[in-house]
Amino acid sequence: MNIYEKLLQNPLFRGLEMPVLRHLLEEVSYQRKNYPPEAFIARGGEESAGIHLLLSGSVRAEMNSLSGKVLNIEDIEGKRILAPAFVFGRNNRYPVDIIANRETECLFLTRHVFLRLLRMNEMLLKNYLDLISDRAQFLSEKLRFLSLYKIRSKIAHYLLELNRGNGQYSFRLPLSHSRLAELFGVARPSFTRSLHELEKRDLIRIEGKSISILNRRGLEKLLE
Amino acid sequence: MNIYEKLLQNPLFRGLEMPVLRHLLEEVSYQRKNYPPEAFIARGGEESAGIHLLLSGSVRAEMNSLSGKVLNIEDIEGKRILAPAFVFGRNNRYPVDIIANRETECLFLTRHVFLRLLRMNEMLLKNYLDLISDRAQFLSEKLRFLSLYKIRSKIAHYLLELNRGNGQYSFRLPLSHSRLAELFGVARPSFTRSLHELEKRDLIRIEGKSISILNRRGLEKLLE
DNA sequence: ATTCATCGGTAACAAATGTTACCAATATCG
DNA sequence: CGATATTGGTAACATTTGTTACCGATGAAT
Repeated sequence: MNIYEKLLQNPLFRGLEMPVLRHLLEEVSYQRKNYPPEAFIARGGEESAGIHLLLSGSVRAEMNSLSGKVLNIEDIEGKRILAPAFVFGRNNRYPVDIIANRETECLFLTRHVFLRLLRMNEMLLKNYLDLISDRAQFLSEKLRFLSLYKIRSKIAHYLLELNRGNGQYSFRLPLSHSRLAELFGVARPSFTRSLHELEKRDLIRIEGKSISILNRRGLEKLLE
Repeated sequence: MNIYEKLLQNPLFRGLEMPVLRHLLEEVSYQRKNYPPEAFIARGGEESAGIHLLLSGSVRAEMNSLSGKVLNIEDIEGKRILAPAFVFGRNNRYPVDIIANRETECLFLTRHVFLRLLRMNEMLLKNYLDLISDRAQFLSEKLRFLSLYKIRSKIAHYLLELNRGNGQYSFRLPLSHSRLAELFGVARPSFTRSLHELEKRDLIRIEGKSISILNRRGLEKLLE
């Protein structure tokens, strides 16, 4: 797959025709960047110089307190923009570390170039407005999730979400307990404890990394 | 102060000349809306139909869990846009309730009209991009604040912020304990308890609504 | 000044979460 | 295969936060 085909899959370029995209990108300069696993793509506190479009690989965004506590904000995979909402504004610093999970390739556009692109094509602008609105929506959801819920409710929410649109009642956890604990902003043993508490209440069954939902209603009750 | 003068103070219109603004607004239709104290300007979950520009008064944005817990996101005063980051996107629903604190006046623009304005004037567009980036920044900060800190650290952070750029070491709490507790996402007695704990540690002195910082260094230590 | 509502302080207890430590299970890598 | 690192399970205990209840202080309204 060439670079234009990859980019076309990015929601930023949704609705654009290939020749249009090609024309746009030939007008401006951009960089391709490669990162090995665990490399920092951006550090929290650093100024954002532009935007990274993910071409391949996978990254994660996480916050760190000075005392070492980690809060994983999200894992980003597929054709996405990294931290799209921190390019403009009076304080355009990254609020998170962005770290490559594995071998990862990005296309980088400076803020200046990106702004020029937005002015050149109205569809692009509308797509970008939608994107950052979605980000604000995502952050609000995260806020609700992290500060209104107890651990068992967070787990219930997560499991139901993972299983949504899946006919089966059984599925596998895609992350380790440690990672999930970071995602929930809690300590690892606390996570494991709460997970098993759900099993003791007969809401789920745990077999290794595989989870079966036994009582969906009961899980949903925990979200209230 | 007439409506154009009020609007010019809004960061959305920063840098615009009065005749330009007047011309823009004469081109499109808008509504003025008035709200009594405690009226809902928007309800969480509702679709956003457009944007509200605050002309006078004061509002607050808060999240509610079904079980009754309240998380106050922010108080909005002065010439601001309400929930600017939830107008576009695939899911353009308000994540919060927006409630008038007192008699409040807004100017309302439908999404359609607003989008047209953004296309008519480039400065407006740049201002708006800056605005929603700032919002994303704000939400990230909130996320860090709420999920990384213990209550006493939240209080320390809040007091230092309140006192920043203020030569004095003494100032007044602008909100009641209940409101502050909602702002921090904790229970009211827990807030009061933690506040007095800071006094017992000789970091601050409390006299009624007035707070004196006795040991700034010590407070800052709590942020690590 | 009297009444009334809200606010702030606090205690006793319950619940939730964190901390530390240790070991078994499992995965990874040579 | 065996060695090694990572992951998951759990217990004991500490700390933090929530819950409920009560009361005095404060402030606003009449």
